[in-house]
Amino acid sequence: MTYRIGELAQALDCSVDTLRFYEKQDLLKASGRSPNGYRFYNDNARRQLAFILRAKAVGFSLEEIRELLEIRIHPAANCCEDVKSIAQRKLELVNAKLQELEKIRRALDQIVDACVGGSLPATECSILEALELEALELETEEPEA
Amino acid sequence: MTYRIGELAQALDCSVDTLRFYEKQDLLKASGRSPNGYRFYNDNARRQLAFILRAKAVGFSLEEIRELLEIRIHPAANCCEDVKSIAQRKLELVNAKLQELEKIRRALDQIVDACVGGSLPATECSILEALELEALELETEEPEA
DNA sequence: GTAAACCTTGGAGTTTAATCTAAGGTCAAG
DNA sequence: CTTGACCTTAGATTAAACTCCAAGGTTTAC
Ligand SMILES: [Zn+2]
Ligand SMILES: [Zn+2]
Ligand SMILES: [Zn+2]
Ligand SMILES: [Zn+2]
Repeated sequence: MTYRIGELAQALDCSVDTLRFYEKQDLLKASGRSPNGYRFYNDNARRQLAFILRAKAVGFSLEEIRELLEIRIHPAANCCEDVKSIAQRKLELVNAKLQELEKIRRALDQIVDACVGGSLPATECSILEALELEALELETEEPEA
Repeated sequence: MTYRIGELAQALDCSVDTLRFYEKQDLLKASGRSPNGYRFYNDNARRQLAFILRAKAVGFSLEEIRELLEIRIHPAANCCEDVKSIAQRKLELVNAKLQELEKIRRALDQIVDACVGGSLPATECSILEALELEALELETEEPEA
């Protein structure tokens, strides 16, 4: 498949301005130009854009995303020094984000549950209190997994 | 515990300017003022700030964080209409973020693994390719869980 | 052949989230 | 009783990430 800029923007729900901006920022270059000068994009570019948008949605800056995209294993070369340590640092960052999100998810879960059945004590009412409660439960209900 | 603005900022690794800015944005008010006019914060405020910083780190805007903080169950009142639907929408958002992050984590995992043992085919080299590969594996290795 | 709907560039403007500056008050140490 | 490290306010400035605009070229549709 190939897309013109507007088609790709529509397909992945962003603006054409954003695509031109990402090009300037060296995040996503067009796969080529048509004879008339229009940019075109292939499925590879589409996947890259999808990745950029996902990474952005979970709190990576464009600079960090650029770093993620630069992580490449080159089987012959000396990738294990540089690439692996960068990938590992990013992996730690991602794992930390996953843990924070898990906490927020469990707190929201509790709030939604409480709104249905009233299983939370009546005095607990905010997301902060749900987080506190959850922390207590993790401490007392699972003394040692 | 109570903290002056500088102490709280140092404890949670942000700037005093950020704390004053969050106050203006109605995200975090000081627990009170000392006779000399200085702000002070208690552990409750500290927890709220910790939540704000965590939520920010996983890609919530300050506006979204304000909405998260406003989610409150009031056991007597009509919370199940408004609160529950807001909490559910946020929960869906959080789950979506979790899925994106999981994908990125698995791709980074594969890259780190490949850098150690060379378990990835030598032609696979970028985070995008790791994502592709992972998608294929999920399709073929688990035809029906 | 001309209007509508695309696309091009360069550059200006906006929003979000801080971050900094200026002018000054508070307080403990020496 | 002054120096230094805090704190106060209001307002200006910055950086990141878009978003919009002007002036114009290209394609399809009637
Ligand atoms: Zn309810
Ligand atoms: Zn309440
Ligand atoms: Zn390697
Ligand atoms: Zn390669």
